[in-house]
Amino acid sequence: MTELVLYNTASRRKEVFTPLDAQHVGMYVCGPTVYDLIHIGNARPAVVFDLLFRLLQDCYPRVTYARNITDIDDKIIAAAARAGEPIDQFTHRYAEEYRRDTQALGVLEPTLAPRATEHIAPMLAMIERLLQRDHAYVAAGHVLFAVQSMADYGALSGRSLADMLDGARVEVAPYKRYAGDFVLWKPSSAAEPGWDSPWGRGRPGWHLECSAMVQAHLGATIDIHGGGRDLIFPHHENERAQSCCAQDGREYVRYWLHNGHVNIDGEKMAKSQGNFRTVRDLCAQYPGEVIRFALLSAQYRSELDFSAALLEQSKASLDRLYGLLRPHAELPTDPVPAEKMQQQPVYRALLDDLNTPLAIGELHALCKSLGTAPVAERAARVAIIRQAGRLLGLLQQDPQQWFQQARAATDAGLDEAQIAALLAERQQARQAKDFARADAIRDQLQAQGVLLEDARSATSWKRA
RNA sequence: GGCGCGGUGGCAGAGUGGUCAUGCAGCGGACUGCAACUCCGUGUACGCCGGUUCGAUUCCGACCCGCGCCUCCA
Repeated sequence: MTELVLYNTASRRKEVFTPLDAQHVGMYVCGPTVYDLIHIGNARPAVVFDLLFRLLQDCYPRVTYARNITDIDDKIIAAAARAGEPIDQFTHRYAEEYRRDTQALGVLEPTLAPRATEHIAPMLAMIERLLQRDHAYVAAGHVLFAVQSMADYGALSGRSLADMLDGARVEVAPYKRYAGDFVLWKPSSAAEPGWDSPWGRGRPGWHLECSAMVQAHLGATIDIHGGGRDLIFPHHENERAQSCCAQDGREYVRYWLHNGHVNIDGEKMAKSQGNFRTVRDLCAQYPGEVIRFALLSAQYRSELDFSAALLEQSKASLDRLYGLLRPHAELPTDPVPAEKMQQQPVYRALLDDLNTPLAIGELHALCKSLGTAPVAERAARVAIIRQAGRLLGLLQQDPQQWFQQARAATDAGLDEAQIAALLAERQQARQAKDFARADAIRDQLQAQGVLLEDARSATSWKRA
């Protein structure tokens, strides 16, 4: 079988992916903290790891993909209070918004979407184990993880304790034994949500939920753990510390994957900078497939500059691909045998650490070849294109539908019947050689976002 | 201060020690009543300076520039 190669943050190099169990791959990805609509930066890992999920499912008999929902956290508490909404209702509402936005981008439902608040018991159990093993201590109502108790703390992010504290910009809480120690459990006031524990009523620290949920749903050691680059430190470093120490040094994650960030017009995108773009807004302007294409137009580890130009180019590229596919849309397509599929350049590109720009280039080559390929070959190529497109979550629409779908922002209100009527009138004018009238109709339609394409037999149209 | 990443043609973006990325845009042509679509053709691109080499955008070193992380963050 052809090999899947993935860049492992832990080793800082590409490695051949070999799952612990060739029959069953386990993957966990850090999902949303549900307190607001997601922005395009949040969408990137959702799309990137959705692609990996699809690819793994294609390569292995069984894949369990868990993407958590963080539904307890200080930002949530504050936002729910601001909204004047019970926290439980608030988080369910935004979890649903997340589902809606990611679905618009063609993201499949993960196998599991565990919620932090439903895993308090395993979290408490993990704290107990860490205390028993002297990796944690109680101080001022908090339970803290003692990073110095772990020999290779910092290995994932490639830093030493001393280096980290050197540039630390946050003041150290007085109850910490060591500045780098982090919270496993913190006390809640009466007004704050909390759960009873041996250390008093409180709530979990940020990192604990992932460790507990991975163990609960995927076991002690998982194949793949993904998330945004910014999570490498401290989040994933601390997750690893908790899990490894709670299970007596057993490996926690075999392949750590991290996606690069999305910038806006060359600037770092951040809520605090006010330059973030929500997926909801973008979807009002472009089909979800265009946004997905834009997110996949760069390799997932590199930064991606999100801009109007990128969206326009993405749309133009999809128009091109669908345009090439259109004359062959009616061809019957049989499933491509796995062996043949895996030999395709487009597939091999994906196997090489999800090289989506290269895969898209290969898709262009395939689509372009349709016109010149022997007729007997064409259906097979369309099948390959469709199947590769399915992995990428692209090119699954009927081309005609793609070109005629209402573009939310440009929908000038012309419905298909009106367009057909104008087309018929223009056709009559053309037959009467009244080209002035014919062109006037064409201009009128164009002004409303409808472009005409005259072919020998008939005239087709598409929305701009 | 520590750790790390990147600079490719107008733009986006792969890749490679020695003929091609690819897409968008541009230009020329074919097709068309004219367009659009499609097709054909078209660009001395690899930050700078050294080194290795028969040959470097690709390897090595220095330099310049940009960026990220160092306990809110996808």
